[in-house]
Amino acid sequence: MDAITPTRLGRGFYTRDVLEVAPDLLGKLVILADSEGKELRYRITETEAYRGEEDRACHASKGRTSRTEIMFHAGGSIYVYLIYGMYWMFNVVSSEAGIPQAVLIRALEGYPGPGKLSRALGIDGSLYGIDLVSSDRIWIGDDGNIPAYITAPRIGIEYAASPWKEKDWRYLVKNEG
DNA sequence: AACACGATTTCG
DNA sequence: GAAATCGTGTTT
Repeated sequence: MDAITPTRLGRGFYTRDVLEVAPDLLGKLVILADSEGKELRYRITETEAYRGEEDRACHASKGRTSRTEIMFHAGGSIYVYLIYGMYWMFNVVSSEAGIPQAVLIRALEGYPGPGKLSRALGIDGSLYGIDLVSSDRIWIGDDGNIPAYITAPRIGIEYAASPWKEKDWRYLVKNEG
């Protein structure tokens, strides 16, 4: 069994609409080095789409601020923020510049839960704004895995108005999560 | 300067 | 069901 060398996702993958990027990230590999420099790979099994200023569940619906700034840039950068004072949420920016969108990585194979996966991988605020297309610290690879998936409403956004809180913009690999 | 709250997790 | 815990946006 030869191990397949993953190909790094390029700019074009990320600059599409978040409703295409979020499901397409399922099965892809988050690749980074651990504290000893060893390369680690984690397969994405669950994502959620946050789509523009009109999406009341998206942080960018509050407008352009120091926190949401990166979402207004072209896709491919990392958006991370601290929630409840203790958990870092790992997001991937999508779309063209000027259209704020991001994909929340909700689960990796073996690491269900956005807060738990960040803790396991050591993801924190220092990753804010890092470009996944050019960074040598963290990137996303494709090894040809294209899993079947299901959709569902997003979690933890009850505060958002309709129709946004009812959108089926959560994507889960079938038989996982 | 003070306040309210959250794209979660864990414990009781 | 409720606490933990703090950066960010909003109000004073």
